[in-house]
Amino acid sequence: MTRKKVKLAFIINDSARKATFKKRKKGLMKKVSELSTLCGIDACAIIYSPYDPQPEVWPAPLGVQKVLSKFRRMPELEQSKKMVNQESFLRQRIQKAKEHLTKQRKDNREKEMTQLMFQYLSADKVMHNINMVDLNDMAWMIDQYLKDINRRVEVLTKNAQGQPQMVAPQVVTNVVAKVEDNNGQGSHGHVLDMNLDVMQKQNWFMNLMNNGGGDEAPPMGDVNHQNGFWPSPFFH
Amino acid sequence: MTRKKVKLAFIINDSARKATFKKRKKGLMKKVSELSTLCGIDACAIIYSPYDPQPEVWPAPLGVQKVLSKFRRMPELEQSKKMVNQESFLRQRIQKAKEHLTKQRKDNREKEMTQLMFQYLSADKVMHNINMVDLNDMAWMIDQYLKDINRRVEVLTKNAQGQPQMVAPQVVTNVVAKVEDNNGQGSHGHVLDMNLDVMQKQNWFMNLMNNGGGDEAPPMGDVNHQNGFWPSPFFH
DNA sequence: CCTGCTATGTATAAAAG
DNA sequence: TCTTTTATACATAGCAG
Repeated sequence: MTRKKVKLAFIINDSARKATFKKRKKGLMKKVSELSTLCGIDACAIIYSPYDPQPEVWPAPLGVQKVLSKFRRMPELEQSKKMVNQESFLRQRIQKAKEHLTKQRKDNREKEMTQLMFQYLSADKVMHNINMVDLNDMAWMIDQYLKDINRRVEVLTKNAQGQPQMVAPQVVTNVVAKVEDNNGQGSHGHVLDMNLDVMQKQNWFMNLMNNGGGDEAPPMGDVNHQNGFWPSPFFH
Repeated sequence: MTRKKVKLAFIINDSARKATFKKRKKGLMKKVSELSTLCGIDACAIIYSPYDPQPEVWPAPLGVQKVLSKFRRMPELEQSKKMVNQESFLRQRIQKAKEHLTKQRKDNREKEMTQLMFQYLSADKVMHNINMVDLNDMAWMIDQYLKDINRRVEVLTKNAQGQPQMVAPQVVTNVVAKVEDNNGQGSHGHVLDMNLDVMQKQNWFMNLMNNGGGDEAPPMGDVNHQNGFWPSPFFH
């Protein structure tokens, strides 16, 4: 039931290695044949193993010979061009893994913020002890949500403009900055305070969110945060 | 979003073919490298295409040369032994597809019978117009279910034998044979009748069921069907 | 054309038999 | 050990930008 992610290293256990070899060899041969059929190209695969006295090849040996003769006809130097060698291949995979990690962190951060936001919305009283970084990130995310809502309202309004007297409600909100001090003994006001200076320093999260639903630049220097009101998206 | 099962034939559309080629080439190279790493064996893949001036290979060209020299060292005749050629490969895949079809038919038949059986069990009155083949198949399936139940009862009884006075209930049933004539004007009794002779001729379904939960031979000539009682599975 | 996303199909590790 | 089954991870077709 494939519980491990397969650690891409030599399989120590003999029987497991053999089992894996047989399965993967079969799968690989199938892939080669499919690629050849689907795209009408020449390809071959040759696999040596201690389990078979002769190498397994695809396609028929004559086809392999044909491909090989083409290959050997090339000068050594030419062969190195445009080829995927082990080192560059590994480099690519490492790079991809790093990108994946970054993306995961973004997703995680976004989920954390969403959860925090709903915790806040459902709390009877104001939540203390939210650190400034979280507060900033969450505020920016709320910004994005609100902008999205206004955008949708605008679209709906335009679609319904044939109907006179229709006035789209405008979503505005009031995200005011006031950050409590560390021991929670500060202000107990029920309004979230935000410190613009700190926020401007926190561009990490903004970068994070750029991939998500947002389609605009991060709110660096966006003065809307200061008065807490968004300008109407209408009539722009 | 991958809605079609990919019909394993040359892709006519040029751009689609190229896109598929690029994706699958990458996937294939990854598979080759994984196989080589996981199982510690020598393998190579060479792919020609109109998109790349040079063939794509894995691993580095020197590694390919190494594998190729091994390969060319073999006599032509030896090369043909143990190898997967295109024809045998296709044969294998056709055979596998046929087996899959047969298995699907078995599963479908079993589901039909189960549904029919529960329809019967939940009907207020006896159901007419069940044809003889269905009736036989269903009766045999019921047999299998009952045998399975008895087997489980036996296991439970053995597990509980430390407790004196414990008597396992024995599941018996009464599947008596009486098949209505085609126009449904025959007997209206509430007991399923079975014709042993006909049943013995219907070994198709028995073959079907042998792969499923059954672990015994088909009930060919099993006289238990005549009196409708199973001998106790205990003390065997 | 390429890049990225997501739903779906395929490959396969592990567990059962 | 091999085969079959099952659940999970991976590959990728089609689409959108």
